[in-house]
Amino acid sequence: MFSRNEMLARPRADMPPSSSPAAVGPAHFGASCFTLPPSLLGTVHSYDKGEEIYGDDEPADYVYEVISGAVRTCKLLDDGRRQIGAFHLPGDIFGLETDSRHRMTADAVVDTTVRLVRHKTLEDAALRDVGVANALRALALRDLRHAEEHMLLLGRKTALERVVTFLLEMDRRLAVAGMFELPMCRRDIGDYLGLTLETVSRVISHLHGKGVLGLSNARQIVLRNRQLLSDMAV
Amino acid sequence: MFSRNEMLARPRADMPPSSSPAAVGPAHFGASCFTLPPSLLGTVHSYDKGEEIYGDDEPADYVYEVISGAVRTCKLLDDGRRQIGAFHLPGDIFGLETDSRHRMTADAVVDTTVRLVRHKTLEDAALRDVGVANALRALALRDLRHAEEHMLLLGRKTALERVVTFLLEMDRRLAVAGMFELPMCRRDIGDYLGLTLETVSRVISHLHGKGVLGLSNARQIVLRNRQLLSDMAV
DNA sequence: CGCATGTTTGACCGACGTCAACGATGGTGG
DNA sequence: CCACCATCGTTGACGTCGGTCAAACATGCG
Repeated sequence: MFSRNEMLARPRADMPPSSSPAAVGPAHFGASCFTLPPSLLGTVHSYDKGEEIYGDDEPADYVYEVISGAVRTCKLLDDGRRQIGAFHLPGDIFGLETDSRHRMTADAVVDTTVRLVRHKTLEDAALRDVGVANALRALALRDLRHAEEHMLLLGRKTALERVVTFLLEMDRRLAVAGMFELPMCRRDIGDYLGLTLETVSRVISHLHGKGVLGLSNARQIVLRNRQLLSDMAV
Repeated sequence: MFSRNEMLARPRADMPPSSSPAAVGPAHFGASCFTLPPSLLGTVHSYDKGEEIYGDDEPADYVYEVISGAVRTCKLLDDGRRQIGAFHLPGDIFGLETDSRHRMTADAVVDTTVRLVRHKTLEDAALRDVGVANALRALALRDLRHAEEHMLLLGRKTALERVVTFLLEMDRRLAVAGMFELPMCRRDIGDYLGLTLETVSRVISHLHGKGVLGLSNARQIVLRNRQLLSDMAV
């Protein structure tokens, strides 16, 4: 089971570490790595399903790129309410979100492998190298764009619209051959969409009943009518 | 009665966003640890209450700093539903959110004066100057942090918790002598908090009834028990 | 096999939205 | 100066979408 991202070539950058303004593009970590000396390319580490990668308010020692698996970053309230801000899939960078301390927890949705780079190393590079600084800025802006879209979803969309938006997002991010497998459970989806797991389940059942969704099992999904779904997402 | 905003100097600069060499003032453009060079200090422009500053999907020609007044940045759905992502108050930068096109609309909540800088100028500077690049990165990260907090609010907090969180935010950002005047109406607050204006009104009335809030009028507020309110915000 | 984890589905409920009426405020023009 | 009107805020009655609680079913692993 490989995701679309794993199929992408990931050139491992032995390129001039100097300032190359060209590094601003749709900065993939891969892309931003281009501007880093090989010594910054980081080591690999694995986490078991459910394992915490870092906790809220912990020192932000590392920045992470997902190699395989999936990661959720969340905020928690004392009484257990949880808001997942984003799911990070292969190719995504996370842990960059702060200055010196994390402001969210991150944990593995399934068994997950990441590449990690010392936060300080990146930060030092960013202070010297304009290419690195702009690559990091592009990453922050991309996260910001996602968060802004998600605020609209959380603040103003109905349950149906939220779930459809989510399915389209997952389709875009991890569909292979028109089908994808969700790494996360219904509760995670609910905590991402500001719903309960029951509501998520009901909406998916409803869409399945309508025939707009194919389910070979609860996690394995194929969108049968993307146009219709896009209209439903508002 | 005068609001805090009315007490601020409001240079009326009735010139279009073109040339004004005279526009050099206190330089908190880039209120982070990095500061921008004086050459990047832009010209001044004013907008009437309700006037659009830029629209969704328009080319992002300028970046703005609020000098006086208040600005809301929103996303709209076709049927009129609106989500306000942020309010921008004096000292705040906005319009930076994108690469080449805006992804939100921005309009003046009240009569507002801004300083503006050509987006391209900033972008060029960021490609050359590591300090500028990092200043812009810091701004993006600050907006991201706010958006993440706001996702928690929109996804998981109750109406009471949302309104209290909002009041504490406004208190922090614009209280003078322990009191502040809201520049925005109940509908704006609702669209920021993912509630209806009626619910916002009811919650504020409730808090007022409990004595935890002082209201000399609907917009003029004093928090009588910040500790209690902080506890209520969860 | 047995237990833990996850999903579905139903019955019921409550927080918040909707609709509507009324009141307060302030700007404008006669 | 006041009458008028638009905008904004408050409050009540009622409806509903999604949450809560609960039970049954599925899946997979030690």
